[in-house]
Amino acid sequence: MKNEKIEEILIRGTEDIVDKKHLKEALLSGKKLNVKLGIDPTGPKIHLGRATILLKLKDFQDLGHKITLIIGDFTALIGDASDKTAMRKPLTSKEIKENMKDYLSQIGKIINLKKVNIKYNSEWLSKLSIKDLIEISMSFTAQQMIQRRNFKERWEQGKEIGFHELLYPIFQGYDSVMIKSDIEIGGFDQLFNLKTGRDLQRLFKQDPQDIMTLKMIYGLDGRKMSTSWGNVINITDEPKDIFGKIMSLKDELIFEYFECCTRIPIKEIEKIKKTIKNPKEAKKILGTEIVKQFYSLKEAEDAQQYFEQVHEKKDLPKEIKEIKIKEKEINILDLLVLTGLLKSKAEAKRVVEQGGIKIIKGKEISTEKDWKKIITIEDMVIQSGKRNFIKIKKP
RNA sequence: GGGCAAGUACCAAAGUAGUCAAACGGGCCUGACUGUAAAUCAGGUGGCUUCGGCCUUCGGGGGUGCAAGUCCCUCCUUGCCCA
Repeated sequence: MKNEKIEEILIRGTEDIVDKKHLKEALLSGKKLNVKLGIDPTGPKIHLGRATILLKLKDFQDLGHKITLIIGDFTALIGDASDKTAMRKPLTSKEIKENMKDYLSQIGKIINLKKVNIKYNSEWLSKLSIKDLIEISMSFTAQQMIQRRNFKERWEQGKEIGFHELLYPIFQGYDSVMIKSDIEIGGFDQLFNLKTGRDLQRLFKQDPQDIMTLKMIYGLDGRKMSTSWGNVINITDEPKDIFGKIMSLKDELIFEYFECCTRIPIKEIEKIKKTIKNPKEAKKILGTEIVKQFYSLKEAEDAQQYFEQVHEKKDLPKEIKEIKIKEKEINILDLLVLTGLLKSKAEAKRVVEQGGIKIIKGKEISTEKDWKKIITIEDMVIQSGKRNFIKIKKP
């Protein structure tokens, strides 16, 4: 059983492992490993792509290994260049603090923070002397640092590469030395930085850490996951939004998501793949599972129920927010803004003209297209678009 | 230190005096269709309005002019090049 889990930890969602044989042996030996993850305290929201790494960390935690989170408060002054093609703005320490508060509560949705060792790398990096830095950097060459893909690109395009940026991998690697990590995990683009950790540990006469990079998962529409594309699921999204977004996932990506973003056993996933004909059903399982991971089974089931009710049956959801209106009669535009369904009267006018407003009184449903209409307030439900509802009550 | 560019709506990016509330694209919203909040197609996307219009917006401030993203001055910010 345990061996099976070890086998799975090595293959599930992984892109690259160095040194795979060594890591497998270490895991089988029963020794408690010190598993490192560097957190860059820049983005305030954790999305599903980032969560795959946390899930992997949880796997290690479940096997009884020790997790060390390194919060890169010092390295944030530099900004990691791995996923960037341009130089990054450094963060202020105030920004870092604010980001981290939020970060940890999000991380806590996935891994057990009580069992995690949290370190800020300013603890040792701020004490590093110039002499130390010179000694450490002697074991690297400028060519080595520049050859990594995105620096190379920038170099060739004549774009700026900050001198300090070249130091980033060294600092990240030094973190590994300081905590004597046995293994470090990272995203697919972290390979270079993680390898530097191995080099430095050798320099400091430690056993080099094994490294594991994870597959990149694509955004909902199949493009690269990016907040500005709007194809991202944040783990703090509302359950019904997570579920809904999964339902809109490109079909080709369903099983990648199963592999990387859930911990449904591989065998079971294979079974789902074989038995389920309609991709929609597979997505429902996926959506429920993902919501469950970040919330609870109950909330996951509710989210699914909501989806089926509203989008499949085109019915009203079970629970609708209620609002009391004092006026006896009111213009429809004012009503829409008052209830908070729409932000401005101009927007309300547009949506009304486009046929996006439905008024539901019992079984009677009417689409209201006249924006000058005066509505008599009585108990009813107003629907704006496909999925916004509000219940109107007389006082 | 010297030279040169650029800062436009949620993002990105056109526009170099009137026809600019500002092209195209992304995002977002609405509709049709659909297994789906997919794809595709169509429309929309500053605010207020007595639906005639009115008001605010193109880095900040100041000017010219009947009229300014559009010209001038100044400040701020960012990027590139030379030293």
